Amino acid sequence: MQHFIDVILPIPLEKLFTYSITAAESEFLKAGMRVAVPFGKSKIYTALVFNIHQQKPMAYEAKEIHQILDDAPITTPNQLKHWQWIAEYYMCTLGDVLRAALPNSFLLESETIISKNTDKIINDEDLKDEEFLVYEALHHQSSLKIQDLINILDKKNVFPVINSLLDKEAIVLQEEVYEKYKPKVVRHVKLNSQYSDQQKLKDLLEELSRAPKQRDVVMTLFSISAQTKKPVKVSDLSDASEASASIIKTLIDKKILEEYHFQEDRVGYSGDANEASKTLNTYQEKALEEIKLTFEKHNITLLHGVTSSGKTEVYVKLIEEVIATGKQVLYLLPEIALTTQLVSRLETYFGGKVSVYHSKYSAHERFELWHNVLQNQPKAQIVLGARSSIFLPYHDLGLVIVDEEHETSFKQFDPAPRYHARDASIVLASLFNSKTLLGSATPSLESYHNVQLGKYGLVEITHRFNDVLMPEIELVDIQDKHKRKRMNGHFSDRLIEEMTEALKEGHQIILFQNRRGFSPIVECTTCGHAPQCPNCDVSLTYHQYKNELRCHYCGYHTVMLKNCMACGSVELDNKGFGTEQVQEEAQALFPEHKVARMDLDTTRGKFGYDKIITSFEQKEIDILVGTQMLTKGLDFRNVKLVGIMNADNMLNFPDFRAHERSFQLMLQVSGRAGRTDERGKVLIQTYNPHHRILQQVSTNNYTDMYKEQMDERHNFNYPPIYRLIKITLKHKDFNKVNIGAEWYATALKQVFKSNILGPEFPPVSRIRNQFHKNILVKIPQQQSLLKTKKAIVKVNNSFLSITEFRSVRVILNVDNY
DNA sequence: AGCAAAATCGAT
DNA sequence: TCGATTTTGCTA
Repeated sequence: MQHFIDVILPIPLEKLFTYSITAAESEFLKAGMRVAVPFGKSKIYTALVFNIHQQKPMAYEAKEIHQILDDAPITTPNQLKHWQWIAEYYMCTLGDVLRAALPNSFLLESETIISKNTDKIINDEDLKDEEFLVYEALHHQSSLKIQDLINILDKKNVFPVINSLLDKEAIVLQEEVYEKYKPKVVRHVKLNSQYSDQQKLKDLLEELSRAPKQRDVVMTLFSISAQTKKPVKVSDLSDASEASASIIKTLIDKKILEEYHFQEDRVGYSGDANEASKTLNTYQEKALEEIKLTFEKHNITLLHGVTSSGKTEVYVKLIEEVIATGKQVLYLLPEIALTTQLVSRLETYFGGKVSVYHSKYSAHERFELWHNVLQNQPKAQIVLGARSSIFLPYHDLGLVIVDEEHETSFKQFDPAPRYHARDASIVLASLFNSKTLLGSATPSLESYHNVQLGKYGLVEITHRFNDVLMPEIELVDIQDKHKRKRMNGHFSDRLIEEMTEALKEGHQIILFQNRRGFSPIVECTTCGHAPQCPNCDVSLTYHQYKNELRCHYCGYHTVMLKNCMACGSVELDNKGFGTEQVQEEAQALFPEHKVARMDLDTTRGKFGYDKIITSFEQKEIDILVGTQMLTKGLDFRNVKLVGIMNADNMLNFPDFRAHERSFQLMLQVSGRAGRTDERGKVLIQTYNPHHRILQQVSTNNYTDMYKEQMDERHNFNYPPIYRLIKITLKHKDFNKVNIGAEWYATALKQVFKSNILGPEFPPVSRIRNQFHKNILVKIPQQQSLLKTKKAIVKVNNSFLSITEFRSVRVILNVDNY
């Protein structure tokens, strides 16, 4: 009997691929193991075994696998189920999911190695110039890689040369697979065991008296091991004794010291839990009890606690109970790189049981954590991670916590799978029959709606920790201030007053401006021309610190122009304003105080963000100007005043969620004010102080906001009442996109009638030289999601079978909000 | 995705 | 008209 396996390849292909295996291999292989398989003309890929069977494929002859890469599965059955759900729900391929889920180091790829054919002697005259160059190079180097050839020949397409050399039998090709992962080994030293004898040790020190440096090293080794009672790292020893590596090497060579190696874990916190979790106050205690109660009836509970109400402590208690039963906990955070504070807090409670996982970690670190989770090791019992941590191989997941549940960064937008980590994690928890806790001070409408429908439980905390009062929120009408000439740049007299007072009292201030750069648009006062990005359909943004014009979509940048490109006038005007300008004006208003800025530009790099936070915490900065980054769960003790420079640009954003998001953003920023004893103050500058959302923000009235927004969603059939699937068509040819989108929408309308919106150009219709056009599919609640998706796939297939449209990229985005 | 055959482009 | 570049089709 013949044996076969179906595998998932890490490329966006619809189908699984079947390979033949031997009987022995079929005994050994299990779903979830990796195999190296030949695919296409020459490549070898890493694939994941999906299932093992005996059905011989009809239409083709299955190839044999190249190699088995694992002794045991690296994924779990539940995980594969979860991936299938993601692929189906978010309308992408299993290959897409696999690519997103596996750490890169699992996916080795082959590389073509070129070497000389020793069986045949080639006359140099038979070779063309380029071929000769390659052949010549092989005399010096036994093998070459494709990249080497590109360098030697100085051109991109080197395959014709390879092929003709192959024809002439001058070279042979070989595919080599590399194991990318190497464990990190750390060199340790100890005294050679023969010196455990007191007398021998004494002799040794005697002997070394003529080699003082070596003697120092030995003495330092004693003192370090006495202090730490742990194995001594070579690096620690050389640091402490100020001895060079060669001195240590001499000692090792003389057999005085003995070296040995430990495999070091790159992930995880090595310290112990050094603090018991805090006792809860009565509100927190009540919330905890209620959560447990709702978990009896619901699988998902929403914890709605005002900012600074101490939700984290409640989570900590819940986690404690779950890990006591030996189960794993997943704690999801919006952007983990931005929440160092929380990470260290959890580490003090749980010590080595906490592992952190997010995109800024290296491939090796991810690899190690994967194994720790897979093997159910205690050090990975609590995983703290960004959205991608839903892909880890959990064994026995007992609880999922989604903190800041409303955050949009849980949704992945660009490469498929375009999944929402909150929703996907709920499904994950259900695969383990476990519970999910969603937490937020400003829940998303869809979650709150699920509470209203009775799908989720609800627990509320309405008091801030230590009974600190909610900050006082004041709306400042800048239209009126402008009229009365009470504005100083973008600062109203009220804001300046409050800032002066707060600074006088030694408090810190946060200024929020939801736009980076200096001024978004540079416009010529004479002809009205504004410089545009050459690749995208947007005006360029002026960034003062580099005197540059930048495009926020594609990264294009150029030096600031001296005069208008269209008419040559030197009078260029800056319209609108960003964080840079706020920073500059604030500095001018308060020259005595330190003003800093926090946005994408100042927080590049792994530590840029930490640096700003730390110096703000240590009160080196008095005024911090920033974008939405400021809202992400930071806990600053000394902030008394928060100023929102301009509320209108958020409210007027062209998106059905603009109001909901503005409400969330403003309340979250406000929550940064007055976190300890003193009541904080928030000033919101706006042209439209009577806007309903601003009124609701100022009274912290979530329920009103919810009701009103839900009315709108009802009226216009938007989520959470209807579901949405966004279809984006991309092509560099404007007409092709236009005609294609029209065709696509017409085909969809035949099935879904008026529930198709568009096609419409997005606000920025050209990005990186590609034109975009969107079609929105609205799905009423009673309409089957599965059938809807099937119908869309059908339309999509017929669209792509039209030659004219085949080159148009189609992106399907389920729940694109 | 990545590679090679096929189709189109473009300068002699 | 030939070589180069872009498009298209297929992978087991």
